[in-house]
Parts: sequence; C-alpha cells; structure tokens
Amino acid sequence: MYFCGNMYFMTRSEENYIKTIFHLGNKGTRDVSTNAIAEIMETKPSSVTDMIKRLSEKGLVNYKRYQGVSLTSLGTKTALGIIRKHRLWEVFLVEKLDFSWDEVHEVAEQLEHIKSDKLIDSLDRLLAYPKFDPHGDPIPDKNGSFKERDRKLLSEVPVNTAGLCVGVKDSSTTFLKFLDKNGIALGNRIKVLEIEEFDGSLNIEIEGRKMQISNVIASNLYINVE
Amino acid sequence: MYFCGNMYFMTRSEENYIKTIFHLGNKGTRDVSTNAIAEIMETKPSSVTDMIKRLSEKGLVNYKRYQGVSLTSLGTKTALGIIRKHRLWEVFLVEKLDFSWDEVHEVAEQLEHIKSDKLIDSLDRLLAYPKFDPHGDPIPDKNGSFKERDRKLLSEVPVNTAGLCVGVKDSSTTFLKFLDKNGIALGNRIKVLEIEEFDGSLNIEIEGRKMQISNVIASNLYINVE
DNA sequence: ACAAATTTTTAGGCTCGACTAAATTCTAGT
DNA sequence: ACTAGAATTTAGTCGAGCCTAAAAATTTGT
Ligand SMILES: [Mn+2]
Ligand SMILES: [Mn+2]
Ligand SMILES: [Mn+2]
Ligand SMILES: [Mn+2]
Repeated sequence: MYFCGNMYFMTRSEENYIKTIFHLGNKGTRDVSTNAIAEIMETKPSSVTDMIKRLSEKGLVNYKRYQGVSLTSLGTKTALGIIRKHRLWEVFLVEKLDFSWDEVHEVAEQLEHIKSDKLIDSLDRLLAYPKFDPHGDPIPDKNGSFKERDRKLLSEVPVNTAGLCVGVKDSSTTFLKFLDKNGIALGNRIKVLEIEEFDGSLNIEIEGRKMQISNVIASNLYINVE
Repeated sequence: MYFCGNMYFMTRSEENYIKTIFHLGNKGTRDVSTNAIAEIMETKPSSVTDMIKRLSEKGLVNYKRYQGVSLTSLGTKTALGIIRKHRLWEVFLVEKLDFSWDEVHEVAEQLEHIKSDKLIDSLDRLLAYPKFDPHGDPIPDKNGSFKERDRKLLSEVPVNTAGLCVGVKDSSTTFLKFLDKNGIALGNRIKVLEIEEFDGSLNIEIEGRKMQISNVIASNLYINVE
C-alpha cells in the first residue's frame, strides 16, 4: 500500500477505468462487477481483470478476486477530479465555443485527461465557477465536493406536478437531438397535465405550449419539483 | 503508398516525431538525422529507427536506411496541423486563462494532440484568428499556410538599428522569466545604441529606458527592423 | 585508399493494455 | 446438496513504443 497523499501518474486507460467504476458504483449498492465494467468500456472481461489488478496495486480500488471491485477514497478522489474536468470542459465547449450539448461529450472525453491543475482552475474561473454541466450534471469543486440537485424523473411524478427541467438521464446524441427538435431544453418549465394509463405517455405543458411525450422520453428527463 | 486525401489515426508518439522532424528539417538543408531526432525526443536512436519505419509505412516520411529522413507532403501537412493547435492553445492559455508566456508550453504539448477539427476552428474564432503565438511564432491557418515574419536576431543588426521586439528564439522558461525580470516583452521598441567589441554585449534603449544586455540574450531576441 | 570513429540499424527484450481460449469459482435451480 | 450455467480469472499471445548490446554502413582523417 502506497502513501495516499501523493498522486501518481495515471495513464489515460487507468483514468477511464476509474471513472467507469465510479459511475457504476453510484448506481448499484453492491461492488462493481467485471462484466459491467467490460461492457461500458467495450473491452473483454479478462482485460478488466488485468487492469483491476494494476489499480489495486496502486491503491485506487479494493479488490478480492471473484468479489467485485470498489473505489478506495483515493480512487474516489481521482474519479471526481476527472469528472470535474470532463464537465468543466463541456461547459467551456458550449459557453465559449458554441458547441451544442450533443457535441461536447466526445471531445470532453479527450480533454478530461489533460494534466494541469492550473489549467482546470483557470478554466473554472473563466466559466465563473459553474455548478452544473450542459446536461444538468453537477460539477465537483476543487476538493471533489458537490451537491446532487434535488430532482425527479418526469415519469415518476404525479399529475399536476410542475417544475423546471434540470437534467437528462440519457446523454446520447440521438436523445439530445430529439429534445432539440421538439423544443425541449434545460431550464424549461414543465407541468404534467395528464398521464395516459395505456402506455404511460404524458401530456405536458412546456413553456406554455402543450405536447405529448412518450414514457421513454419522460423517464430520461429530470425535473426540479417546486 | 496510401491515398493521401484521407487522414489516418495518429498516436501521440507519432505526432511528436512528425513535429520534431518538421522543426529539425526547417533548420538544416540536409535530411534529418536519426541522432538529431533522438536527442530532441530524449529517446535512443534505435527507437527512432523503429518509429521512422512506421511513419514511412504510413506515407508520412521519406526514408532510405542510413540516409536520414524528410517529411512527405502529407507529413508536412500533418506537422503544420499539430503546430497550429499547439500555438493556438498557447494563445488561449495566455489570453483567456492568464497564463504567463513561460507556463504555456508544457500544457500546449498535451493539448496539441486533442482531435477535433471543430474544436480547433472554434478556438481560432474565439481568439479572433491570431497570427502569432505568445513567443512570436507564426500560427498556420486551417490550410497550413502562414507567413514567416520579417525579423532579425538583435545580435546581428548594426548599431543604431531600431525595431519592435517580435519574438524569442529560445522559449525556455528560464529565458522567458529572465526577460520578465528585466522588463523585456514582445512589442517593446528597441534601439541598439552601442555594441561592445570585447564581449559582444549591447547597449540598448528599450521603451525609452537604457540597459545593457549580453550577446547571449541578444542572440535570442528577434526584432522587426523598421 | 583505408583504418578509425561515428552513425545507424538490427536483434532481442520489456511493459502496457488489449485479445482468445481454457480453467476456475460462484450462483441458482432443482 | 448438487450441478448447470454464468461470471471471473489465468495462461498465453500480440502490437506499440521503448530499451541495451551488437552488427553494419557511412564518414572522416591521414
Ligand atoms: Mn459527457
Ligand atoms: Mn455531461
Ligand atoms: Mn510551445
Ligand atoms: Mn510558442
């Protein structure tokens, strides 16, 4: 076990694994499985096992063979640092370079690996310390702390609930482009008028306009219930 | 030989070799030597030979064993693209993130490898299409063309020559910090008052102020002779 | 011209991060 | 409690990009 105060050099691949383990770990309550990591990373389970051993060796994950993996506090801190960079770069791309919210993820995947504390702190300042990225996800501060916004999936609130659209669960290009096409954007005020028994579709009022959306759409939109 | 219209994926290492070969190729008239590349890249000559073979295979360099190496037109185009990115990022760091000119190079070495045409073109626009980087080096445009500014080393002009300081030959942190400390910056108006026979040091007038600088300093400063 | 010095390449090895195929361990269903 | 099936790990391979040591080609000096 290494001393945890210092940070070691991490390869791009190691960083991507740590980030994936963080995201998977926040979904379920159990330790993250090898297969789950392999699926997200689009690699084979055997490659995941190899990497987990390296990460374990560096004190970034807790690992017992066949028992799944979880991040150590150092691993968590590392993950939050990468996520901070990813989301700040996404804000930069949208705010300063006029990217649309469906174009930023791919480039941010590269930019998140740039190593320079001064760079990321200056970027944070340039952007006026944003708290959320273009998809409504919270941006950890320099110390890794952030507050998850109080929000609910639109598909899980009762009729007559109203609130601001504050995030998307699915950040895929196709979903985001769909939202663009239908004039749904973060910050829009949404009210649920009626929920269709038959297929779970919703009649909503959005920014004064009425429209119907499927349950699939509603279950990928977060609203900040008033 | 591959079709030259398409660009292949290039690794970070390949890009660094191409950039080094470009810079060395512009200094001398002969083909670039294996040892020269190894020295700049801080690798061993045998590693250079390996890489040159790969680059040759990809149509980026002309290579005959024992005869040195030169960039093909595809290689040159590639090099200019990387240099464009490097220098634009340096401008960004100085102009938007308040980096000083001695801090930008290291980070730009990482940023230059980010792959996104839209990113770099948007950055160019954000920066209002700068023609020179913080060290006075020209920034190639989207097509790789740029004009080398007409400039001379301060150590090579006769007494009474005056002009604007437009660049540095040595971009090392130590030299740039030295210039900061002595109040010498790009854009400053310099006039050579006297050249000391004994050691080649110069008495100059800079922005109205008189000072003496060694020949070593003068041979690393470019001025735009009026 | 030719031997010595220098440069460059080859040969063989190493680590990282992927892979396939096979073995092992865990888990669920009876 | 056993066993079929799923999940996971091990064993062995590969390419990229580096290394050292040794061989080969070129250049230099006389
Ligand atoms: Mn993203
Ligand atoms: Mn995002
Ligand atoms: Mn630079
Ligand atoms: Mn520069």
